[in-house]
Amino acid sequence: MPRRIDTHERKEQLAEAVWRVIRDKGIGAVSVRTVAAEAGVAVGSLRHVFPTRTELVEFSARLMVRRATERLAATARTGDARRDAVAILRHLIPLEPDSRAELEVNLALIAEAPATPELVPIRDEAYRALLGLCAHLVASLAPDLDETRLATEARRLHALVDGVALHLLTDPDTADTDWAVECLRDEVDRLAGSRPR
Amino acid sequence: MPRRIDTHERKEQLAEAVWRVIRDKGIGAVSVRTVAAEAGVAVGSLRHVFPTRTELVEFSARLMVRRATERLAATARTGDARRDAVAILRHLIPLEPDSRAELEVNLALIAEAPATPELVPIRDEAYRALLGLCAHLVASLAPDLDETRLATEARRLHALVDGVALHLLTDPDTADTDWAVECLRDEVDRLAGSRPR
DNA sequence: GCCAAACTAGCACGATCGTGCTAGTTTGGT
DNA sequence: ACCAAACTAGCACGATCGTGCTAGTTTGGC
Repeated sequence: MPRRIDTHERKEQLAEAVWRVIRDKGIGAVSVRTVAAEAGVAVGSLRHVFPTRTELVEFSARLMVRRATERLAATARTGDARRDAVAILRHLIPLEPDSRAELEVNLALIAEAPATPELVPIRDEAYRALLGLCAHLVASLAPDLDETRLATEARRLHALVDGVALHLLTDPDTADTDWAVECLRDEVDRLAGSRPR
Repeated sequence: MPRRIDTHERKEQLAEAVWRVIRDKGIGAVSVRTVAAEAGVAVGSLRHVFPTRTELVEFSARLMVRRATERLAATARTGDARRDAVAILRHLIPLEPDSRAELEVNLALIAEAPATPELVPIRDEAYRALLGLCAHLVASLAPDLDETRLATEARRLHALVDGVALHLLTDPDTADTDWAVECLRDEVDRLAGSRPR
């Protein structure tokens, strides 16, 4: 048969072009033409891989979730619950370009969900995964909590980390980011410190 | 001269049409045509009031911020710092249709900011106003904090309330909202309880 | 060498977009 | 009564959009 069928590499390359367009011009500028131009390919080539625009956006969203998950899974575990928790939480807020891009894409997708219903299950899946991770962190920090309080604290941590992330993303004073880490470290200490409460 | 120049009422009517379109179809569906149709007027009439699309969106954003500010200012003060703080924070999360719509519009504007730079100062202004409100609440709950800790706690409260709001907005299980209020009440108690820390 | 399948490139169509522009329609002051 | 200003309504233009479609171009198995 013809050339190798390594569509995967091409798909990822196009998805990254989608992210760049979102990052630079906003989600409203994502079209098959702009993405193809950003990726340096013709529209026809793009549409050979992604026949419709929806499939392009959908794959880009899924890949973003997958990348974030992989990055989280790759963070080293030292065994110290507090240190590990802070290390993981640091990966959830936009401190580096890639995590920042991920969050910007995520936000854009949330805002575009009414127009593209296919994105809703992806957003919900990411939401639940992050909540589950927060629950895991809380459980490792304060293992003696009963189930209802664990759920409450997990939701609280989830809200705090997403709020911090959102503010870091749009803060007019982009210079200082220490407060964000400090804020998360305080929460970790609070959870670990008051074991039985 | 001709008819009365009560452009204001018309402008607000059109801005509310913008909000409905954002709410139903997403920010991407906001065009002079869709908004005019939603408001039940002709495109020409809309463009007599808002010559360009940017002015339409800009006014809608500003009006949303103003409405939210008014709603916050209208919350009754009982003198009990904790009770008042919870009452104000309740107005910042999407528990009722109007505050929910405000948040959806706000989120859409954040996502569209790269495409419409005129929205950036509006978003920053709203950000700073909300941060200032949080600082005010923290100061009334824990008046003995030094300045740096007050700033830290204000940012933390700001992040928490925005995170809770974001999650309430997109939570797959829209049924229970009690955890959100409980979460904010816990934070208020924590701030008021550990006065000097 | 060769050919079918994978891939690239691009044209064309209808729809929608923002906006400049002009023509009707109301309406309040005189 | 009347007219100028405020307002309503809509046409037209170029740009961009998603997508159906058809040609070229590569390329691996025979």
